[in-house]
Amino acid sequence: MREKKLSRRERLKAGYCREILDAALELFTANGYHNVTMHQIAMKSEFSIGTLYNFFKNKEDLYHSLVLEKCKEYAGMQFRALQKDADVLERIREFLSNGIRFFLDNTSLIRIFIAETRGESFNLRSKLRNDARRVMNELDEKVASVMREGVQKKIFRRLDPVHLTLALQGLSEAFLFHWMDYPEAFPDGLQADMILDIFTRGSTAQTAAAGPAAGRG
Amino acid sequence: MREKKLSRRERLKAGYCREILDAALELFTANGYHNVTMHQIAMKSEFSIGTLYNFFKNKEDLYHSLVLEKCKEYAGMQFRALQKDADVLERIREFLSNGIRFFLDNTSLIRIFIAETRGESFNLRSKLRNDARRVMNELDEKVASVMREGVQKKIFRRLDPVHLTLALQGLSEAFLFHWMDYPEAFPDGLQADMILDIFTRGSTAQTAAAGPAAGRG
DNA sequence: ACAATTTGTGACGTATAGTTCACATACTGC
DNA sequence: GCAGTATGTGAACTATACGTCACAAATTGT
Repeated sequence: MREKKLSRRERLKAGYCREILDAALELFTANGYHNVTMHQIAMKSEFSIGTLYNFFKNKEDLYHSLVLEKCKEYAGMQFRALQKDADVLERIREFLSNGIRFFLDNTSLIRIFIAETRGESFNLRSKLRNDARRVMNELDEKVASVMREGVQKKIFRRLDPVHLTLALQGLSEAFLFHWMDYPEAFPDGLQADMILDIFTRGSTAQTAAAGPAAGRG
Repeated sequence: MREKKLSRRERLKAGYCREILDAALELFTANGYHNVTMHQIAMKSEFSIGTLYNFFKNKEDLYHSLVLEKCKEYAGMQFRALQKDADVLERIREFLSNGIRFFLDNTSLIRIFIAETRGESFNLRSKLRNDARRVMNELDEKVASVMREGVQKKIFRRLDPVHLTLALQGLSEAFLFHWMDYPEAFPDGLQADMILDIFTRGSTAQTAAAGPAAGRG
């Protein structure tokens, strides 16, 4: 039975909310938080200013809802990928290609993610750290648990799972950003395998070990 | 002969400029561009608003000067490190520890760098992309040239030098940010060797090759 | 069909912050 | 010491943008 006893009115309202969020997302990704006005969002979503404030407490709340929603969408997808019953490396590969696809679909959304997790949105951080960031941290922990499994199964070297997680994320971010700035540098598109290859095998030729430099203090 | 024929007045002026920039840097790194007012900068630097505008065209120009200066400082240092007459891996190791030290000294400056190169400072990007970013791009090319040398000398595998550069940067950024958020996760401090180790050797155990996953499409 | 209630509207209030400019002050050469 | 220039000052101007609220429109129940 339909537990979601949403009246027509409520469904309409939800739809309005969607439209506002979608309009806002486009504007925010294109211009950044501080360079988007509530008037612009009102214009684009074809509602009046007042209506925006019927749906969201204020601008920050709107932005916050937006980021949280996208974070949950991303984290949910990645969580399921890492949960699967497959080889460790296979799960990581899917994690990578999922991430690439997600940011390819939500193109410049990644700028907002970065702005939120690393950037200078200082005013907002306080709230976002406690919501969106919590979601992302949970995901990080899940990744780390897969890494730990990889270490236990001797697939990975005896490295801190958190470090492995950082490495994977750092690599993908760097490639994603470079791809965003110079798409022509990747004629075949951004491939998960390319990143996974560097992540797993590293940079050095397998015969020549990296002993000398790594052994220094 | 003193080519720098700076009058006492001019030296004074330069000193004033320094004080303003230093005050602004502290504020910007602590609060981000949009959350710092010219009034605050005036207060902290102990000058009047009007004086700021005698030195800088406007707020953006001030910020721009600041970032450009720091970029040049960073890039100059790293350029010299990469220029040295040493082993490829040794130069990269110095590049890494330089970077760590620089961001350790200029602690939260890295947030601004990231905000500039990746983040949401959309208004500013136009100008900064053409100055600060040019400096950073030159540095990237220098790093890539060292990577190319490494490939030629068979120290690295036959990988695109640009990809190697991206990998190195991605790794260091990820570790730096994690260190900033969770310094306790690195009881011995952030070591260049730790990053270099992952960069060179990758994640997988050397015996078990990463064949299966990397070979997939 | 009409009243009651809920929802949508956008002009306006208010606050903030970047920038200017007329004036004060300090310095320079005579 | 004094005219002339350069520099420093901060109150005031202006622009912008968030958020409100009295009113309008639409919807619901009777």
